[in-house]
This record gives sequence, C-alpha cells and structure tokens, in this order.
Amino acid sequence: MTILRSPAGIPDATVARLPLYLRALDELAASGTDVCSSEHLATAAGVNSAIVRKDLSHLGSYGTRGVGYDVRFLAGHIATVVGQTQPWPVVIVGAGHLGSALAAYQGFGARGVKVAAVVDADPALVGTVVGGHEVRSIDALTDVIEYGEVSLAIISTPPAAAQSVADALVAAGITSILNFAPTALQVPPHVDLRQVDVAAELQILGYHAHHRRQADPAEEAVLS
Amino acid sequence: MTILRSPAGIPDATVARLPLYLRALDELAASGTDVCSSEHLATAAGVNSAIVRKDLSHLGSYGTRGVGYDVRFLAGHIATVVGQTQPWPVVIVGAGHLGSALAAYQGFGARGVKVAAVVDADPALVGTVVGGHEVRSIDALTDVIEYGEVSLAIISTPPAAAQSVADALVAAGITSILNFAPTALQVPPHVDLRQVDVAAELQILGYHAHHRRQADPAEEAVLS
DNA sequence: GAGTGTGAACACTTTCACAGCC
DNA sequence: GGCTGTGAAAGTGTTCACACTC
Repeated sequence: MTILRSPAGIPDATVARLPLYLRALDELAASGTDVCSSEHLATAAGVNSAIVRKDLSHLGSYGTRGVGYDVRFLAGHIATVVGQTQPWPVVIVGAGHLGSALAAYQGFGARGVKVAAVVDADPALVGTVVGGHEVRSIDALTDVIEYGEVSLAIISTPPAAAQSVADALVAAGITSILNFAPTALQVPPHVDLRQVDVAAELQILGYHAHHRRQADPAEEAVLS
Repeated sequence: MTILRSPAGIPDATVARLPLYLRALDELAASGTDVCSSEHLATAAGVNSAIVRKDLSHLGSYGTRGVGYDVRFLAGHIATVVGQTQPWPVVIVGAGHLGSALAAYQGFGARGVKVAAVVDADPALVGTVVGGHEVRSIDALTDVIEYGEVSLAIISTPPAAAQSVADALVAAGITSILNFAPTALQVPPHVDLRQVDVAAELQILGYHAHHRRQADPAEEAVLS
C-alpha cells in the first residue's frame, strides 16, 4: 500500500547511527550541498564510509552509483524511517540542574524533539519556569502524559528517586525512558530504557588514559 | 614485579561495564552486603549474570566458587583496574546550562571524578561562580590544564564552537575528550573521544516506539 | 548444593573487496 | 572513472552449559 517499502528489521547498530546521519545531512544541506558521497557523509557523521553504505543499504537506500546520495531526499527518507516526521513530545521528570539544562536546550526542535512538560516532586520548584516551561507537580504526571500524548520520558532526578519515578512513568503508559540518574532501573520488558551516565563515560576515558600511560612509553619518543 | 597481574587486553565492551559494576558494588557495600553472587551483582548493575562472570574473568577475577565475590575487595580491584585510585581532574569547557549543571553535579566525587576548572569564551560568564567553581577565561585553558595536570576534558559548548575548542584542548595536551556538543569532532588518532548526544538517544527511542506501534497490534491483546 | 570460571556455540557488527551501474 | 550496493570474511560480543571448587 505504501510507496516506500517499510524497512523492517534494521540492525540496532544501524538504528543508533541514523540520528547521526540525519544530523550530518542537515548540516550538509545547510551548507548548500545537494549531493554527497558515502565518504563525504561518513566524515560529517564521524564514522567510516563502508559502514555508511552498509547502513543505508538496510533502508533500501536510494543512492546513485557513480554520483552519491541526494542530501535532502536521503534526510527525508531517514526522518521517515526514524518516525521523525512530526516531533516527539517528551516529558522531563526532575527540574534540578540537569533537568533545567535539558528543558532549556534549544537544539531539540531541529532534531524532532519537543519538550511537552517538566515536572518535579519538590514543591519549591513547582510553579517556577525553566527554559520557558512551567514546572508542574509530579502528581500531575498521568494527566501530562495522557493529555499531551507523550510516549517519551527523561528521568533527571537524584538516583534515590529514579526507580519510583520510573514505576510511575510505566504506570502512566510510558514505554520509552531515557535515564540520566546513575542507577540501574528495573522496568517491564515492553519498556525501552536507555541510560546516560556521565561519570561512567569519564571513567571509561580514564581507563584508556590510565593504560596509555603505562603502555605507551614509545608515544612520547615518536615525537622526539 | 606487581603482585596483581596487570590485566591487559580487556575487551572494550567489558571496560564500558566496569563503571557500572563499581557503582553497583558501592551501593551493595553501602547497604551492608559483604558478599554477592554474579546474579546479585548483575541485577544491581542492570545486566545478566553470564556477562558479569565473563567480564570479571577478564580481570583475573577473585571470586570464590560456591560463595560469590567479596564486595569491597572486588570494588577495590575494579577501581585499581580503571585507574580510579585517585580522582581524575577534569576541565569543563562551556559554562552554559549544561556545563553549569555538570559543574554543580554532586555525584562526581564518589565516582572518582574531580572538576578541576570551568572555562568559557563568553566574557560575561567569566568570573561568575557555577557549582562552586569560578568560571575562567578560555584563554587560560593551557594554564589550567598544565597546572592542574588535567587529562580529561568535557566539551559543553554550542556545536559551532566545539571543533575549535577540541583543537585547543588537543594543542594543550588533552588526550581524552567527552563531547556533549552535537557535532562530529575531528581529532588526531591518539586522542580518545566519546560522544553524548541526548537528541540522538531520544531519536533512537523514538524509532523503537514508532515501530512498536505499527508492528505490535498483538501487544495490547496479550493483556485483554 | 551453590556459584564461579571458561571453552565452545552462537549472534551481531565491521571491514574488505569487487561486481554492477551511472 | 567514480561510487554505490552487497556478498563473503574477519572480528567482536553474548549466551550456553558444564567442569570445577568451596
């Protein structure tokens, strides 16, 4: 029925890179590029060209051999695949430093994300405005989600509160959660959970730095 | 010469999980648990037990068959492997909403991260205090890094500024960068770069949500 | 009995290399 | 000639299942 074949069964690793391609293509389009090669797109997205071609082939790609990809067309196609033809409303739970920063983040609009509401448990924060959004009570969570047809949630609470927030979100019908609190959340299997742990990222960098030190005494020597 | 065998060649996937184990073990220790099984640690870290055992075996693990792992001992051992015996000083470049939130984050200390300095290019921000750190000029970057022996940097600038900041960091001797700006940074091969892209994370969640809708009409039926 | 440590099977991902098309 | 699209190969990561130890 649909003209574009619905590309089911895209590998996870590919899905995780589609947003990068989308971002890169938007940049290319903004800089006036109409057509780009896989090599070109690869550097713009920070990956290598073989992987770009493989990834795009999973979408039943629409490149032209000997030429490359039509930047706008490809961007539109990926946006469709990602389901980003209209913005996803997201609720931010926790209006502390991080939650406020996210609520104020200007870059969401261009990436298909719309902050639908910001809620917090702290009565002192309820009623204040962060990033143009009035903070509402966490008790209104269900209303906010149902009324706004929200299906994505961000948890930016202290770790101790994160699990009960997750439970409340799941109870309210949320099926996709992005958790910034450094805790392993327990959610039912039908809920899609992603984790961002800044301290963990730094520790991973630390590990590599630590091992460069004791493993590469030659590194300095190369320059001398 | 060292008593503990230096565990070289740990797989990347394992390294990426070590911080999670560390966090989980600290929580277990705080709740008075002295010994834990791989199953126990797995749920606390949000992974499965087979992977815990495999990961720990790469460290030349020190568990006891039939019993489990000594929580404190294992935590100490992983901390050593990660190089987290003393805190890593980190410089935050960009004191906007996100940079401020990171500077103010209370959880770094317990995870072996110490904010050494916060710098920004905006003269209006220089001199202000965020999270107890006085914002310094980006011109002082080299001084800050050399004086503080900083080897980790966080970029939390607008995307347009990120590449030149990265160049400056590399020039100042930084070899590990955590980039929050949504751009693909170009860095020399000896520099370790990790990327956090919140919008991309949400888009990945969006993709799955989008496909659940059109793929699982049965999901509702299961409950009815 | 309980639970680790690990080889072997499996699954997934990336890279290679080149046929096919513009 | 240049670049895509893709099988086949190589590499990496996860899961299984069970011998082994306490």
